[in-house]
Amino acid sequence: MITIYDIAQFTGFSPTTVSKVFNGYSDVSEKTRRKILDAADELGYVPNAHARSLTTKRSWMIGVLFIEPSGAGILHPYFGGVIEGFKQVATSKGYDLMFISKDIGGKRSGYLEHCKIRGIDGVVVVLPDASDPYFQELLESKIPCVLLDQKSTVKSTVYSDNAEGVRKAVSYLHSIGHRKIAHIGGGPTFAGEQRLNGYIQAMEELGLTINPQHVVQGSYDYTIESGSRAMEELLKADERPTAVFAAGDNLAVGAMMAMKRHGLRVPEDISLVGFDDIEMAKFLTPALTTVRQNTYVLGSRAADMLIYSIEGGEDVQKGVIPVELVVRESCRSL
Amino acid sequence: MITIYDIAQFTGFSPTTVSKVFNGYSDVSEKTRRKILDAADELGYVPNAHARSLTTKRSWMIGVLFIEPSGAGILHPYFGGVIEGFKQVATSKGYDLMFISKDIGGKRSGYLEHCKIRGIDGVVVVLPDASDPYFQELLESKIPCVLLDQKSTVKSTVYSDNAEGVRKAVSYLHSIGHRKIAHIGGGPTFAGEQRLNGYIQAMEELGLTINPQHVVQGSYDYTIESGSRAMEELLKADERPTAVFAAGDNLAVGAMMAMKRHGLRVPEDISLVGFDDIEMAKFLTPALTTVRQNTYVLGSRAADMLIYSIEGGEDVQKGVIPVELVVRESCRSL
DNA sequence: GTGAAAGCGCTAACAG
DNA sequence: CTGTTAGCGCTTTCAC
Repeated sequence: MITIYDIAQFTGFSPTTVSKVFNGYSDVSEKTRRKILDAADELGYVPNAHARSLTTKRSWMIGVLFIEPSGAGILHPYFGGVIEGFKQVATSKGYDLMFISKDIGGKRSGYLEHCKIRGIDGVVVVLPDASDPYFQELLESKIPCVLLDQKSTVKSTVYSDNAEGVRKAVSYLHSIGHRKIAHIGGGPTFAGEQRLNGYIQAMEELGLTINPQHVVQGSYDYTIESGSRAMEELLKADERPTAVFAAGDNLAVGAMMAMKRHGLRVPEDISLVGFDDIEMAKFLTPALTTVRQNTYVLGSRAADMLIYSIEGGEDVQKGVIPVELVVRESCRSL
Repeated sequence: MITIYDIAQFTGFSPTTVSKVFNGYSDVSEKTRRKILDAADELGYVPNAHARSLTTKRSWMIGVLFIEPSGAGILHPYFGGVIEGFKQVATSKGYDLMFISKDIGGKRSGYLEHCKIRGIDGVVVVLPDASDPYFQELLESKIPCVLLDQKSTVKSTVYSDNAEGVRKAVSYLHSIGHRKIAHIGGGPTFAGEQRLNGYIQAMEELGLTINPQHVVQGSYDYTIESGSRAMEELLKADERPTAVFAAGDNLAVGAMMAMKRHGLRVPEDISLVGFDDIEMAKFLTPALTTVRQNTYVLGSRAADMLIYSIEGGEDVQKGVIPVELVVRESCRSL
């Protein structure tokens, strides 16, 4: 392995000067710089990140913390989009991404410890289980973090404009004649609550009354199965809704299946709006009208905020990302 | 920050002994071990991976190299499943995962250099662009690698039993009466070629003749659009096939859309079989019959092989993962 | 069983 | 503009 000492010896300069060249210091003559760079090239020098981190206390690594209850892991389309956006900006600013788990070295130790051991500069947290004590521990630490879909007063957060998204969905349904609009919720998660509240508020604003039987909760994991169960529940209501707004596309897909089982057609019998705009949405039959979350922007914004924080920014930021209603075929005018 | 020196001082032992305790050496008395462990706990000691890696030349980090032509990034369901499986076993064996890009420190430098700088112990390569010179450079290096969906004589490889999968699909179609079976290929990728060859061979084995107009190539990126275009092509054939086997579910979805545009119904007019079993497959209308790749096993097997290689295994291994035909609703008996 | 000493590759004062 | 010196935290001979 070639080190800066080899280059120093080869060129006749000191290791310090060599180091300075690689760190872009300005107090090195152009001639020296060239010689050193050429030598580095010739010898095949590659810097050693571990050594550098050891002295600088900076790893240029960002931890990706991804906790998901459904077992879908990284498969979840929301996660994929967010990370892709995050990765692009992080990479362009010189950071690498590392997965952080509760385990390290093959044994349990918690996220915070994992981060400390690896010298992680900051962490992006996606889809957290807010009750996880290891997650809490991380929140209370002074390591820079940005949280997606969470509320926090101590760490920066990013999330979609859930309330506005729901308003758009409900207003749209209202505009095409629907009055009996049901809601399949995402359970007691941050996004779930925001969307439920948004629904209640939107209904109020439109002067619509909410039939309590028309509000059911899917489970916190936003699975298709859960949406299916919720829809079954909904169909037991004394009065059938003419439209349902589901807090997630998976829930909507599940609802669609349940309706099919009951011989109900979308949108002829019941209109349906989802939330997310997962890839599958536009290929369903009927194509799903839904509120699109911009996962890429969610991710890139999170990266901006985290890096700001890593590089000394003190203030706790909050990013609310706009959403848009994508009208397809799953709603009919009354 | 607490170091082993602090613990040494605190307990009265030497740093060496402290180090030995944390590395599980046996030549430390039980009493000493306890004292040191207790002190570590009390002082809140956390080991420093950078320092350790600097001396041991081992980072316990595995690089994840993911090159994808379609721009879907980590979103691709194949990638997600593979990585999830990989991560599980890697984590359990003490390794962490890091994304490897062509860029590091915000500038271009190639995968190999990135790995060297970070001191990566090994790399798992998913969906590579075989012609990428940076990828070639990595292949030629002596850093342990495992490749998914690639052929290689110098690195270990893992892939699905493509030929067998196609055979199952074609045999199935044959068994329910189809004779004019078309193929939408995945282009000049490793999997694409294996599946095309599998198709040709299966047709031969069944004594079926292949209509040259019934073999069209989707593009190498397996997108829905590409499948759509391929199907359009197919529909120009003098004789319409009764069934089509698509080399990927996305291609199948695209084909389905093209058929819809032409007023053709699946499976009434044309039967359709895909390959992958992406999440969406079972929610399409009609639900897609397809060859399921076990992405989780693909990933976990890859991890086993890579770690074997990292830990000294010399031989180049090859893993071929079984696939299974999932029969749903997109084929009809003739 | 335990410890002293050297070194992994790099950076950061501080001089000159 | 360039070099000396002293670590960063840990492991590894090699003695004792």
